[in-house]
Amino acid sequence: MDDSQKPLSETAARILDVAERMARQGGYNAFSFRDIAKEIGVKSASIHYHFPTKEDLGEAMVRRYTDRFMDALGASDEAEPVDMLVRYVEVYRDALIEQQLMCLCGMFGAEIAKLPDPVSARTQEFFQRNLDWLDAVFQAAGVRDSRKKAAETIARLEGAMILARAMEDMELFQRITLGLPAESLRP
Amino acid sequence: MDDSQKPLSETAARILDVAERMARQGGYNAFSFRDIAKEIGVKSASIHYHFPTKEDLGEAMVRRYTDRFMDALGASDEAEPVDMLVRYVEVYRDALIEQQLMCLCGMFGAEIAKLPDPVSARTQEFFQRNLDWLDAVFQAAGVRDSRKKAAETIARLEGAMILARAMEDMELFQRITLGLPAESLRP
DNA sequence: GATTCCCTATCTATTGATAGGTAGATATAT
DNA sequence: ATATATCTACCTATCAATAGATAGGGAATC
Repeated sequence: MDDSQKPLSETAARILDVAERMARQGGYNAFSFRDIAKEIGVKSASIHYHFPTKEDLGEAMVRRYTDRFMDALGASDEAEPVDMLVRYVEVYRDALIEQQLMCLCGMFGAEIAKLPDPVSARTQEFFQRNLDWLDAVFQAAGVRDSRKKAAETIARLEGAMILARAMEDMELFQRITLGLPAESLRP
Repeated sequence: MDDSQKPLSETAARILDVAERMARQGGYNAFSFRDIAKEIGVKSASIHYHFPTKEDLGEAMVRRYTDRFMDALGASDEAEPVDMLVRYVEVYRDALIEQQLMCLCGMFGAEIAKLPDPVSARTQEFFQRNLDWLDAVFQAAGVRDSRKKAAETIARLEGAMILARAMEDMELFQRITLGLPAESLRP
């Protein structure tokens, strides 16, 4: 059966917390059973109890990340389009500036050619749900190329995260994304 | 002394070719001395002869990638700004569509927190040179926020590569970037 | 008594790296 | 011109560290 929806035990949640932070710093190869175990104070075999294989762990990680991300966005029609776009940028900014981490799926998106199938499929799902959400927002704003605008928006934000981190200049992210809501809505 | 400029032996060049392709598929951990050696038909110890450590190999890789990239761009004042921007997009498109690979420095940019210092420094250098090049183009076009536009352009292109690869839809890259030269030059 | 959650112990494969040797080319000294 | 030395570019063999994974056991909970 698919027990991927069942509520996580506390340990499983802590495993995902640590693994996600590691993955968001260095990618899929940057988290290991041993390092996670060491940090949360158990043995690596115990990680396998909660997540039998690394694939399973990676998949659960992307799944949880995506769900939380969409939760933070809320419904695409909760407010005026421009305010929804502001919120969209804020969710990215929070990930980069507050958490000081890369977007998990931006990271995995870059590595997608070498990820196990279940993980790459979930990564693709993240972007699909983001595209759908943004598409709805742009449609509500009466934008013609809503699908194209949605893709442009994601690209700009993921790219801005990479560039800001690479240049060690988080202010750069702000400069790239500050005008985004207004710009992408103008005719 | 710094012998990083001396012309590469044929084997060293083949090592970099293979390592670069692997890195552009899966990141810094996706190329190993053994895998490279196997593919070019030597032993892994011979790779160490040409590049003593993985750091050295990674640094040489980014260095060569950056030089070739800037060569492909040419001088920033070779043609009209709009044509230079068209060329800029084409260099990225070629990397993604023709070579079917991620941008090496987009990949390393995402992983930058976990890269050896010399490699992350060279990655930063790539983006710095790109920013300078684009800044000059936008300045020549009389754009006010030339620095901001330069960063936006890079972000959009790197992000477009990731998104297109993640969605397995290379046409998506075209849709995101096609109007870029014109859009970024309009007041 | 079954389930949950963690343990010890161990396995194989892979990683980057090093020591030491060799064949052939090139350079230098006599 | 010949002998000697050096350099280049590989090799074999091996190392310790780390990777993901598994078998089997023990204590607590339901």
